[in-house]
Amino acid sequence: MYESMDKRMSRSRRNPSSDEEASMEGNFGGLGPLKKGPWTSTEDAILVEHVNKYGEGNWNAVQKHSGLSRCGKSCRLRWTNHLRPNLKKGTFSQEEERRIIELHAKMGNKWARMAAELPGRTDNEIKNYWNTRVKRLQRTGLPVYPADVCLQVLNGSPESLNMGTLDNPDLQQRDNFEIPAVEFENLELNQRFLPYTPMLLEIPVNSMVKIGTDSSHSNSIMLPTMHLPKCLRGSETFPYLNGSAHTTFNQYMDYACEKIAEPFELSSSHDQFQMGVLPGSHALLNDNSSSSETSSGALKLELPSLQYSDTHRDSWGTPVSPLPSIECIDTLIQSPSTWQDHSEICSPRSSGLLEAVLYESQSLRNSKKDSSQWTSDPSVVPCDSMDSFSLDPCEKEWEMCGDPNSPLGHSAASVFSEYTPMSSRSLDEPKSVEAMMDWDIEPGTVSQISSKQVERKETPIQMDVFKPDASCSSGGRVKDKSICKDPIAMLLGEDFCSDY
DNA sequence: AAGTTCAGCAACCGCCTGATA
DNA sequence: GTATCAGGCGGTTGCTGAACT
Repeated sequence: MYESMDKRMSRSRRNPSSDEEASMEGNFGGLGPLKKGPWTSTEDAILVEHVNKYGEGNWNAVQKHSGLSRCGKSCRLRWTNHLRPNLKKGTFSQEEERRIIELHAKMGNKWARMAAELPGRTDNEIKNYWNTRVKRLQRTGLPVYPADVCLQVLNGSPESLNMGTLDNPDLQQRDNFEIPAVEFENLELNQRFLPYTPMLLEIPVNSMVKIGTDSSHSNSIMLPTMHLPKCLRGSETFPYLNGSAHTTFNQYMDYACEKIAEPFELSSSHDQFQMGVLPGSHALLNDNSSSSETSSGALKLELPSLQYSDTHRDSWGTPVSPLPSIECIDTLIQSPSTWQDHSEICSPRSSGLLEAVLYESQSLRNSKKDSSQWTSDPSVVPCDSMDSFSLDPCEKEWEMCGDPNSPLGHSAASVFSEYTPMSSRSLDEPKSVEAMMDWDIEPGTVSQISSKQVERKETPIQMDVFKPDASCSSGGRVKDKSICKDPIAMLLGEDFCSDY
């Protein structure tokens, strides 16, 4: 379980050669400049002796008393991180990892406080672990927090209550989430175009957050937001899966890839999909796995990690896949039951983005059916109706009325961005929905929708999804929107769509 | 086999805070 | 009230070994 001490000691930096050590020790006496860099065993011994003699604290006195050419800070750090007794060394146990995730969800980057909750662990260790973990998850597109942890923290589970107050400011903010009333002032207008919007708006915010939790009964499965196959292929363990859950996940993966590939006449090969062979999908091609940016995103259960704003902001400069975003697939995967049972779509148990999207799609379809002015010819309707329904009229009407707000933007999109602080800094999440719906919303729309984000950061928000090439027609693939048709159908496949 | 990338880690840096003179 | 200092904390850097190409 623990990394062997041999391995640690073999690291030359931590254990300088005897020559190095000799030269370093020549720096003793406190007369020369303070030494920096790795500690030698001799220095360690001196420090330990000093602490045993004088106790902890008064670190600047170490230099005086022992002649160690180290600043007080360095001594304190060395002691607290490496020399003090009862330190646990080695890799974190699963229990510890779990605890760290919980604590971070609750506290944010309060490493020292987290360390206080983890006996034998130092803040530096925890910080390093977290940063490494976050990097890894980011790279694979996985959410930082498992869903159940989010729920636990947001809902205030007994455990998290025992941990004290919720100190993660972002989380607090989101816990008190409210959609500014001003964003609904033109709701009436919007309803003319999207009569289902109110229903969408009624979806409890919590259930948005709970995507993938309520319906993913097993092991709080949170799925990759991109590069799924690589996640699975790779040697990295999938942190939220084990045992049978993994099998189940693979089944979902197969199904998801099939469903993604079908409209594009692709095989369901994970590799093919991952490698970006999707015709015209330059976004996927560009989205190489080394990119830490989440280039697109539906709702991800990423709670505050305070280190991403800049990097994720960059992600807006990247092309957006013309395909339904992989996150959307994630969402679907996360709610496998909804694939099987339409009756559950609107059930409380499986509420969330999927339901919102499905509901929208369903409403669209119902509207299509009810509307006599729309042809029943499936080869014509979906795309055209989408265009006429959501693009031109809305766009024109919004322009005319000076109301740039997207109906959807009021609801899901804003909720998403509100609830996904880490990547929401980049406003990733909403775009997948709009992208799925193949909406062409003006850039101004977004800035108004996301007024909170705009206030939060001064950097102009760029949302590529609203760029001409960010919709279904991006990447030179298509102005031919017949390929896009109904995005939900595209996403789920006609089999499923015909059922609902 | 060589080069590149990645993961993990120790240590440093700068800022902040609280105590004390 | 303020200047100084010690300590704490979070962010970042840089190094190493391992894994990968």
